[in-house]
Amino acid sequence: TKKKQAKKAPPKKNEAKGPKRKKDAEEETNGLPVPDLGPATQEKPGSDDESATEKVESTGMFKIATWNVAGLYACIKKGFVETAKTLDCDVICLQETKLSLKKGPPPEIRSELKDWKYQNYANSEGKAGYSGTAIFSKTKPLSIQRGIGKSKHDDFGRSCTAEFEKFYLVTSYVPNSGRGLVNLDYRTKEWESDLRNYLTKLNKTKPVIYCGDLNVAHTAIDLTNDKSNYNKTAGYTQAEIDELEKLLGLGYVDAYRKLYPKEEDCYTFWSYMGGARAKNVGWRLDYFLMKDCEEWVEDVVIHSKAQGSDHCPVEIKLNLP
Amino acid sequence: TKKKQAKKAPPKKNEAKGPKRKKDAEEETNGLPVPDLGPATQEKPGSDDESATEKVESTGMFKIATWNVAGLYACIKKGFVETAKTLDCDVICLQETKLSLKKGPPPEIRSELKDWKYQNYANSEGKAGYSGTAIFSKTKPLSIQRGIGKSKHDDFGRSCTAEFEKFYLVTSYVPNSGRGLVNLDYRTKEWESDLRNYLTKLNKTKPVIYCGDLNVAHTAIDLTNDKSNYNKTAGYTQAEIDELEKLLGLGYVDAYRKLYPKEEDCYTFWSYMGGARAKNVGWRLDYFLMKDCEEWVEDVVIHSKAQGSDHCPVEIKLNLP
DNA sequence: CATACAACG
DNA sequence: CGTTCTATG
Repeated sequence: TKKKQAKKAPPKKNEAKGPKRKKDAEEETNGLPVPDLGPATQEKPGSDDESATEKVESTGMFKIATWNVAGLYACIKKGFVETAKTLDCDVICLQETKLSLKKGPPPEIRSELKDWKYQNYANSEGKAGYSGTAIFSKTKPLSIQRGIGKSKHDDFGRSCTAEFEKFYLVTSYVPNSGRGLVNLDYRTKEWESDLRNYLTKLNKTKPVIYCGDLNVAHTAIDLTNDKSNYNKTAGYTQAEIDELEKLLGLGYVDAYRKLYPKEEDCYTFWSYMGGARAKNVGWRLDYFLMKDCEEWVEDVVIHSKAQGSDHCPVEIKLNLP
Repeated sequence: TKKKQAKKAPPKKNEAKGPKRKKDAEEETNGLPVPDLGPATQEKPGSDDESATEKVESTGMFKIATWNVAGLYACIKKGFVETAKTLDCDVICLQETKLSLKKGPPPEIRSELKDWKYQNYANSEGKAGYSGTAIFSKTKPLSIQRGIGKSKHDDFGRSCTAEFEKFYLVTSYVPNSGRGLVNLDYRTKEWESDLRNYLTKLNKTKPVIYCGDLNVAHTAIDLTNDKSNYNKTAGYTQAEIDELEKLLGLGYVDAYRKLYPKEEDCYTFWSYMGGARAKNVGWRLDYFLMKDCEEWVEDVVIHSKAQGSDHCPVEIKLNLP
């Protein structure tokens, strides 16, 4: 369905290495070339000369992974590359990359994950080594986006987006409400509504897949200690649950829970503290929410054995129409 | 020469564990009992019930080590305990312990270095995990002292003192003049004169041994790259050298250099950067300076193979009269 | 329990 | 190059 299009100019490789200024479009690639992709603006490049050998989004199987890596540098040391290759998804969405603009992405990402040549990073400019999201794709997105259009969130790289032919893919690292719920108001009263508005805007033109660390357990079966945490611990307060339900009320479908409505012990996060993971004392915080494309879902797999982070990867298998 | 003296009260063990307030005398022991030793004030306790089995300072061989450990917790992991036991000195002086009041000393110090039962810690209250000195002694000091009497220095635990029968032992972590020599003025114009005045005060009653990381290479043979560092790098500026020479002018004798006046490549510090230690690109920064007791020195040994820090231990062998 | 940065050397 | 702290989770 894509047409070949002659290139007007050779692709510019961004080879600068030093720290760069804010608000410079090129800077946001963190020294990584994003082949033929514009920066944060919406751009719809045609396919380039390499398109003959490129995997393009088409009909049939399409797999997406989401993984809060809790620091991409650390996760790399613990086998990120191998896990990513084993999952072999078309697209990998990451949260809490904790990449700083200064250091940029780990070199292994470029040297060993060449198949995922389209890489969209949203890093935290507001606080180095904090938060941060990324999308790696084998398929060339029609456009990419960093942020959701409000600097209060975007300055920390909480979201990024890739537009594909049939859907938008948005990944977020939802603000943690914090110890003592100090950020609960920011998260529920500012972030959540801004995020919903952003998704709604995208959804005007096509289906939306929203994934990532949503930092909330939906119901009692989504965490081990529901009673002791309810309204006490970040991630399981009614205010946070309410915001997730607003999203569900808009028609977003929790893909995993739809397929496995009663499944227990299906966690995606285990605290590092107290040997929680060995005891499977966990939380389901990482989701795929489907809007207008629920019927594409073939399966959702929680890769609970995959190491490298306090979260595990979650994979969705789609059958694109 | 010591007289037994009946104890008036059982020794109070300081067993508190939590963080404590400033200016509380007990606090400065960091939770460690300093058996029968008063806090920072001069106190001359007699021997106690354990004195029969105690090693006491007497005539003959007495060995002292000085070692900038560059973080006692880290050094412990790299073999501090074994090295300390192997050196088997009567007294061990440490610099850059980097102990915080909150964490206190590593438990291994108490559990595995029981022979050195008298432990005097001067920790940094001004900046957690910074600077800090300590003296561990098998022999019971007549008194101990933290600091040199000026809070601008003492708040960082730069010095501590143990008084023995025949001499005072003072150890310091001399302020590093810093990159770009930003602290050169503080170090040369404030610290050095205050320190000299302190030593002079002590020396009114007995000989003084001043040791530690003096953060200066005296002459060209005391560092590998003398020309490129002279007046550029902290530790080899004329201003710093001048201050050391003022001390020598007062009669303090550089024990190592006195014995080995022409010895080259006798370094006690090698930067972690650039593999300096493997190439023996180093500095002699750690000294024993003897005032009125130069004749006690039998030998000074630079234990350049001892690992665990970017400095190595230096040992002095005394023959006490 | 673990990651990242900053400060300091 | 390496240690420590702090913020954050």
